[in-house]
Amino acid sequence: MRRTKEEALETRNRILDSAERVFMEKGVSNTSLAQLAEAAGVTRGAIYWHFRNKADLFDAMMGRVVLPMEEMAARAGDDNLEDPLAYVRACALNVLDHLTTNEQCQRVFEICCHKVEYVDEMAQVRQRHIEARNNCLKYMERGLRNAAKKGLLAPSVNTRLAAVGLHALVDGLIVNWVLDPAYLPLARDAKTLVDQYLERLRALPRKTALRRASPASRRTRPETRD
Amino acid sequence: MRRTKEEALETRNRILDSAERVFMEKGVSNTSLAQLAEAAGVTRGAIYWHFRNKADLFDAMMGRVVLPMEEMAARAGDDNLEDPLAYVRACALNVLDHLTTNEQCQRVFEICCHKVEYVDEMAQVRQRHIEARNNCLKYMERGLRNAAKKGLLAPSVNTRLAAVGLHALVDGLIVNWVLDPAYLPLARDAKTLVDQYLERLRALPRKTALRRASPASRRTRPETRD
DNA sequence: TTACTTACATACAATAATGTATGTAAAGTG
DNA sequence: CACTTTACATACATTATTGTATGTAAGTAA
Repeated sequence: MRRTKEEALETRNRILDSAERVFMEKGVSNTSLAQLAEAAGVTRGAIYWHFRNKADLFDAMMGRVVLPMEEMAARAGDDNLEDPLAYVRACALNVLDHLTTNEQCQRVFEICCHKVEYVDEMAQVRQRHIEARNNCLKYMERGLRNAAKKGLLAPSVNTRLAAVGLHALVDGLIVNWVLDPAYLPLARDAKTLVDQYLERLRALPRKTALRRASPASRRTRPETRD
Repeated sequence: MRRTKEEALETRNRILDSAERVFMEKGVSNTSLAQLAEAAGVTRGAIYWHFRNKADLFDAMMGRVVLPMEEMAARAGDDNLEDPLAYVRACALNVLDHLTTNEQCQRVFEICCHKVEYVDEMAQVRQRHIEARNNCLKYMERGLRNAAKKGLLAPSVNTRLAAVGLHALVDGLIVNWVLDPAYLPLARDAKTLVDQYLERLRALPRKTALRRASPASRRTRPETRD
């Protein structure tokens, strides 16, 4: 019966995998550890071995998805990027693209947006959420400040507000899309929405345009589907 | 012991009032009807008299705050508005202003954003949430279309995407601000953020400017704090 | 005044979830 | 090969919650 170390890791991942599905279906509070165990084909004993409690399990489940994103965001604050504005844009688009193409990402975002209550033991999770967001904002703003130094932004741009606005826009799109994907064809319109926002921030005499086709010109061809 | 009709209505409102506070503190799932009753100074019997169950109570609690907002949003689609764009702007700003000044609004938004799980009995509440949002979007888009007809918008503007973007921006600001008001001084910056977004949509030859000070000119004085 | 209904309070029955404690067989270690 | 530890499974005790059923005093209508 005793498993080898890698088998144990598989068990742990199986628990997290099925937790995603059960949480998605029944919500975190209304899911008992017994239900999680049954869905994963183990007993509660296995869960208590790998995790201290449900909040700890939830935290691990979130980490698998958000830690890579946090790493990506962190690099937006790198002072040596050639085109910081393009990287900020890539961050926003990558998150939205990943959301529309990766089912695990969809499940986890849906859970943390609409299937969990940030109270009691989850309060620490909430705090981590806040800190991750603040870090993300910090990096985005730093990226925008670096872009401003390179003359990529209009001089009147308040980088803090610009970062907050971009973040709120992306966050709002995520929350509403996971609530109901009929909300908008996100895979199709994400680029347009983000580019429209960023276009405002750009320096008017377009010295350094994005490498991709200009979103401004794309807006004049509303039939474009890509 | 038997109460008169208006006393009964007071009881009902007392239950909803204290539900706001208890839900806020402990989350909806982790709050028992016994705790709600105790907080309201009644027994569970009283709650079961006024509401079918916890979901029904939650729905009533939400309605007190969101129904007036839905009415306001509905008028943005009025085809006879003199300045539809100004009304759309006012809707966005009113919601954010109400949020920053009204504690009940803060509690209820915080609950429906981070202290409830939209599953099981709450699934119907989720559906109402989706429909309300879709209606809001519909009205906003209609308002923008009316603005476009009056030549208030740049001709290249896709009204659907513009409405979605504005809604996502405002929604993202709300969700993140209730999560942690240190996120940004929303009372101060709401106008700037919304106006920056709307400014993009405006027709370039500014025939009909907003009655308020032009946000574009404010952006050129970055030190302004109001 | 009678009769009915309202607006609750109280009591009951059944279930379910949590954490822990203990059991156990096999994997790892020297 | 003996010993320890790991990776779980099983069993237990406690406590909380839900819906309903029933009780009741006072309001309300005729």
